[in-house]
Amino acid sequence: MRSRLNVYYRFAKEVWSTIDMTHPLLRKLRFGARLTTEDESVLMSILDPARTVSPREDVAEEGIRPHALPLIVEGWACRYSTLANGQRQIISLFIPGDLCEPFGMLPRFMDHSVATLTPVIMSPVRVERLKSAVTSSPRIEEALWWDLLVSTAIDREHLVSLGRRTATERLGHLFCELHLRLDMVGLVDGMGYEMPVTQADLGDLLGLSMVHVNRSLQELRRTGLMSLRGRRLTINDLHGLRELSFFDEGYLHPEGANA
Amino acid sequence: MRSRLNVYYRFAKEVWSTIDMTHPLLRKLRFGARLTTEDESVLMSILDPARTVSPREDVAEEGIRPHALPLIVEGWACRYSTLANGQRQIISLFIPGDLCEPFGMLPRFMDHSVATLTPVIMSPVRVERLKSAVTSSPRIEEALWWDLLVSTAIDREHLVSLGRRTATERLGHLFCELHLRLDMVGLVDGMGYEMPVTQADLGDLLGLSMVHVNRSLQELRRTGLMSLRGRRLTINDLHGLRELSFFDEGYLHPEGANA
DNA sequence: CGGTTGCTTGAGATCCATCAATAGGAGTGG
DNA sequence: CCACTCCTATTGATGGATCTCAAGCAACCG
Repeated sequence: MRSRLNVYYRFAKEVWSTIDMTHPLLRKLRFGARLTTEDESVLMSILDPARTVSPREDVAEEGIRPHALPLIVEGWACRYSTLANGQRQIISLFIPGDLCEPFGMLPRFMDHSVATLTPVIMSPVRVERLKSAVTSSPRIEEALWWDLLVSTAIDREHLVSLGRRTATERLGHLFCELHLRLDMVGLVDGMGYEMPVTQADLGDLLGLSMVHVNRSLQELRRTGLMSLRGRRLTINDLHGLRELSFFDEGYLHPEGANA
Repeated sequence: MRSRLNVYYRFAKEVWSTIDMTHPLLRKLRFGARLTTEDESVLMSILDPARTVSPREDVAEEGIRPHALPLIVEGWACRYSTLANGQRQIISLFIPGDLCEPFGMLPRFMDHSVATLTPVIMSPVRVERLKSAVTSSPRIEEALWWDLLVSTAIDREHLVSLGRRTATERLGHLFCELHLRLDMVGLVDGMGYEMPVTQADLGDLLGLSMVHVNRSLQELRRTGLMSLRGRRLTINDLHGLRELSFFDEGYLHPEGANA
């Protein structure tokens, strides 16, 4: 069954109509700019060889000097930070196609850490190569700025959730957002998707205790709008879930940066 | 009395030793790159004429198509977002020297709003001019990427506060951060500074109710580490306040991006 | 099988929100 | 100079959302 989000198919439909092995980075960036075939092969050529990382492993630790941006090809990862009292806060969630650091700004040392949540296949991208790709094509530049725009907007909306949404609203909002993001890279089937994040990690992501995550998920299940069973998330009423959690897709800028 | 944060004086001390009318943007960017006199006049030349904005006025409303980045010269402003149920969350706080949007990524429409908190003098910067300044000098490019790095790190640390810090910790952390940021642009005298944000706005910033902000401020006052009276914030024990609120200055990258 | 990891449930405590009222201070007009 | 208003800060009382502690259960895996 095809997803209903036809608005996103503008640039990508000719590819999506067949089985598609396109790299998730390209899938996503096609929403940000009208990449040519040439642009896409440039982007593919600058990736370092993919490597596999086990679940719950640090990809970049706080304090180190990073040399390349981790790009997720398969699996889920996160950016997190740990307080002096041991509490962990997950700042961003990364899915296939995501660059784990903003392109163009590698600091002298990491002020946070990046870790995998599931088994992950990732290709590091060296900054110099990314920057030369940017200068080689205005469409690549546009696409990468769009990606940066969207990922900062995602973080901001996350901040709004922590500040002003209740536990069930936070969960509902997260699942609405993931529905769109995963759909962009072809990982939604029907109205559901694989959601391999544990309840403890959801707690660290949403600023809640694991116990409360569990109870709030039960409450969401009781509303009938959605349910999370095992690693499978099912949305029964997308519109209702969006209303419940004050979700407005605008911040994901599906129209492209300068469209 | 000079501030104690001598680490920051590396690039700027020749200027700070005299009364200094330097534009706050330059003051701040000097921490990010070794700007030449030429670079600084390029930066000054791309600013549109300054204009005055009243307190509590929107500078850029959600939904509009922005054409220039607001740059704060004097006064305080914020980025905020409003939920469908009317709740407001302040996402970022802007002080003199701050660009209210990341350089390089102007979207088709604003997914949030920018508003003043006090009377503000601001100079809009048009994106084309900023981009041409970036290509004209690698030091300007470095400085602006550093600024973007720092401002996203500030937002992330804010997110950590909302997720994992208690009310008093959030307030303490905010005041430690502001102490550093204001010091960079010369707005700290002794161990205190002017802090014109109302308690209601602090609530919207930190995800708390106004009442609880008030009580938590009283608790901080009782600790003796700091106090907020009128519009004046006084820090009596910076080290203690940092410990209390798990503040680690690393995320503000005072060493520059590529130092 | 025993160990591990993730999920679930109950009970009690805590942090923080809400509601409601009061007080102070700055500006304004008479 | 006073009366008035608005905005901000303060205080008390109560309830609710969420946390912590603690225990049990289910699935998986070597």
